[in-house]
Amino acid sequence: MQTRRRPYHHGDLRAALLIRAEETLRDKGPTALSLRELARDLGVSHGAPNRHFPDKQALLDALALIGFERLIEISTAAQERAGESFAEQLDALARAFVDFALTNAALLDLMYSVKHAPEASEALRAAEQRFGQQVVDMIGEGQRRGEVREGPWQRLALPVFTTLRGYAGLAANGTLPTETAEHGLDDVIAYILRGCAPD
Amino acid sequence: MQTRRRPYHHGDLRAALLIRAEETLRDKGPTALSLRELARDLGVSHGAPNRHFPDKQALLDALALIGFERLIEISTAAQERAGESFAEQLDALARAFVDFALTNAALLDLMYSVKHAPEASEALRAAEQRFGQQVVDMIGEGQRRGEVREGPWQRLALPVFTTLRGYAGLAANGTLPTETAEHGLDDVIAYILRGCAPD
DNA sequence: ACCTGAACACCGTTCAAGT
DNA sequence: ACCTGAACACCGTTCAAGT
Repeated sequence: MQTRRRPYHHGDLRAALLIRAEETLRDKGPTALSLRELARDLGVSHGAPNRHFPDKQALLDALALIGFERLIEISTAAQERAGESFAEQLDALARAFVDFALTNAALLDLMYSVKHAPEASEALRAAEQRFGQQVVDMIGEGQRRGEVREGPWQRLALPVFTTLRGYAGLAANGTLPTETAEHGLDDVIAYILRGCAPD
Repeated sequence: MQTRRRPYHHGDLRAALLIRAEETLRDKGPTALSLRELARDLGVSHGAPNRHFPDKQALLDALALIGFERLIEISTAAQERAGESFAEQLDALARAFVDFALTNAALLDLMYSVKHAPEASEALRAAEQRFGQQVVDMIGEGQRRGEVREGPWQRLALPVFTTLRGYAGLAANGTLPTETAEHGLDDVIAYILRGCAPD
């Protein structure tokens, strides 16, 4: 790709590591992800990554953070494109989430893995919350429009988020029987709407 | 623990490996799981595990299978203990699932990991389906009792399962804000009931 | 049938030394 | 400030050889 001789400094090794890491995560799975191979691919010594990530877990955390940021970006864009009704907003969010899950299956796994759960970086937890907040906001707006049942936001946002997250996870690992995957998401959206409908 | 000198044959090395593997999975996480350390812990040579599991992934698959079997056992028992109404059956299943998730967080992660998704063993996929079937059966029975809306079973079972799976996952990785975790499951159950209620 | 132990090709992490 | 390269203590997997 790069014809110029690589200089002593890579330029932006940190970013390059993350990009390459995500590629191998997608193509060969999390088990195949190795710092040494990453370094080899980028034509850099095996010790170099340690300058940018104190250990492998730090790279995985950074990868997960990127995942959340992309997910937020994609779903926000989808919701802005969609109509204002709660049904349309939910539809947009759900499809964006599942799209993301299908094209970033291994990354999604990483994002919600227990591995970095207890001591995850502040930034990672914040990004996770920010995506959750998107659901909370959607519910709140739906209530204001009278399209969603009354009650504390979070106590409805949690079940809704839970359903979306569950379906995205199932879609990602491909365990859905093909027939049900067909209209699966439509059914899930309809069911969420019922769960949210005013009495 | 064992005062008798260990004989040449371990006796049941396969079972011992799985038990020990689950312990370290629970205590030290999936990253810390190594065949060589397992062998060391059991006082056996590092090559011995390979007689029982062709590779590490095979051990992980076997572990996931055990997880599904235990989950099915626990939730079946809970449902048998519970009352016959759909609400009671759902409550029992949901609480059993979340209990399992909380006490087997890393194992649950493994069970639904994308890692062994495409080429998982037949037994593993079967166990996964068997647990899903439990939800399908519950919905079917609820319909027969007139407590669940009409319609094809799976098209309602999928959203319901999705919600349970999503909540179990969130509970397992501990990302639920503590206040919402408090009444979270109650809210989720109520929401599922609304999603299933006849018109 | 089941296990040992050496061998091989990998890892992650550390750290002096180089630029 | 950023990277190299040797060193260390680990891996998983294979395979002849032992019991």
